[in-house]
Amino acid sequence: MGSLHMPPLDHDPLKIEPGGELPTQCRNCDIVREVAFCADLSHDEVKRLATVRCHAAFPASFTVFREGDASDHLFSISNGAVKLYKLMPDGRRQIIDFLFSGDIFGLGVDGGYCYTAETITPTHLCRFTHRKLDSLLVEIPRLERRMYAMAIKDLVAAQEQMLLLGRKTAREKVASFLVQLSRRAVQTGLPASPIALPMSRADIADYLGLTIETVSRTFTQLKRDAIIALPASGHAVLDNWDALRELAEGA
Amino acid sequence: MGSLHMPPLDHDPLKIEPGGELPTQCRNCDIVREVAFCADLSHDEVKRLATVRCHAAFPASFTVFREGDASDHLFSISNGAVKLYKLMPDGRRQIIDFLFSGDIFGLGVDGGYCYTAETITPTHLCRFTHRKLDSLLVEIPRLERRMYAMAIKDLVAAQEQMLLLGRKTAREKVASFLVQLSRRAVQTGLPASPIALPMSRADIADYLGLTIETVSRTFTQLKRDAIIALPASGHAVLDNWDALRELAEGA
DNA sequence: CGTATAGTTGATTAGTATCAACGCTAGTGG
DNA sequence: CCACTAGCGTTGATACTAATCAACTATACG
Repeated sequence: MGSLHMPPLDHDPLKIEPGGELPTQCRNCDIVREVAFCADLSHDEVKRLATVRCHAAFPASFTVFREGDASDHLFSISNGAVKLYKLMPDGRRQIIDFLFSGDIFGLGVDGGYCYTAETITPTHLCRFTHRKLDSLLVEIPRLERRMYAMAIKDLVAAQEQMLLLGRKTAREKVASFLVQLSRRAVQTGLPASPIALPMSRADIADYLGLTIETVSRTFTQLKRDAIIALPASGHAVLDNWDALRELAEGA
Repeated sequence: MGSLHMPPLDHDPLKIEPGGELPTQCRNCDIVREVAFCADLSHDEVKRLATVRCHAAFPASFTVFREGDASDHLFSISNGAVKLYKLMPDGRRQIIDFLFSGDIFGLGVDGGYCYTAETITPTHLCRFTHRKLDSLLVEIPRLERRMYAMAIKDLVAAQEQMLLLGRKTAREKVASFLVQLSRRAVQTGLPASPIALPMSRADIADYLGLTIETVSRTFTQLKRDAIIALPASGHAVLDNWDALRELAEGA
């Protein structure tokens, strides 16, 4: 798992497509601007931002950075999926968040990233150095406002996840997870119901504070109760939205 | 618990001491400036900030605001202790954070606070309206930077708490909690070892995702192992710091 | 001094983890 | 094209941690 066991790439993925003009280099930015941190910026500002940007493609299961690495860069997902996680010395793992198109990560404290970032699927990222970004903040005050808003959004989500981890049952956790993915899909213009589950059972387990066996059993249970269906690996159909939502909220 | 069952106060606590000159009105601000969000500001800037401030005293177990209330204000603790929590419909509770002198809360999303804030001890708070604060952000860019930094700090803490809630054992959770309180005490100039535990066992349990019985048993266990001592109610002595830290980290 | 509340301890249960086996799918090489 | 293999997911049996239920003790309060 991760870059340790990966064959060396024939190129450094971070070096692909150095920053340049926006329209040709970062086509996806237009698509994801609503959710990305470049939302609310004028065309000129986005162009200015593009000058400090670097676009790169990563394969699946690629470690972008590790917890403790110097936090030089801020990343924005053009498309693909990324997981952020923390590890304990004995290997226990907690996934902090699953990220998709338009999400940013690497928001930082000085002194190193506080989680590891690994791609789930093949992923395209925009990379910004914190140093250059900081100097841009003076030019574009709205960018600072935007980064603050993204940090608050992450904070609110983290607090909701604390409630899930500390107080919800396995069934409620899995239901919450599916509701969350569905809402996220709707926000990005995708349908609410057949949702993509690009992550493994192990990832879901480490996100919900469960084991893979419990996650698997809970999915089976929800299928038996006709609340969901899992027609193909990597996809879920939410057949009974109301039941799922009520379960998630613990009503 | 909370304002619902409290006799009505003989005055509105929020109306005490309306904003005015700093030195007389907010003596504690000088003490807590290192950690508070007014750190890094010039004397003039702090004075400017003081004009939009309102100081107020609250009794113990007082609900400052509830989850879902309109998020009009940002609060800063002059002295005292506050807990933030989320509730599920059936009463299950997750405490998001314990806050002390210099901490701020009410960082907000539009559309309401996403947790309830309740005092633990009698507490003095500074209150700022988000509206007035927003207009100040234009005047004092450093203030925005400061609020961003506080949000990031909270985010990092929340992520660490997710690891605790999702993957640590009861013993590790309690050890982590004590280590956390001790480090926080040191940051505010207090000794690392006899630490104050102003919150109830129920609060600790709801913070760590445990029951009061398990918290109590775990304390007893740590006492038997000579790692801590609980001489008086509300105080803990950390007799074996290394053992406690190793437990907390799961090594 | 009596009552109410918080905290501790014990007995039992329940929910999830652990251990183990098996099936499915996808990729590999003959 | 098909058997072989590896990894992922599912299911079953059992163990264990923490929750629940219950009783008791200590502390604070009127």
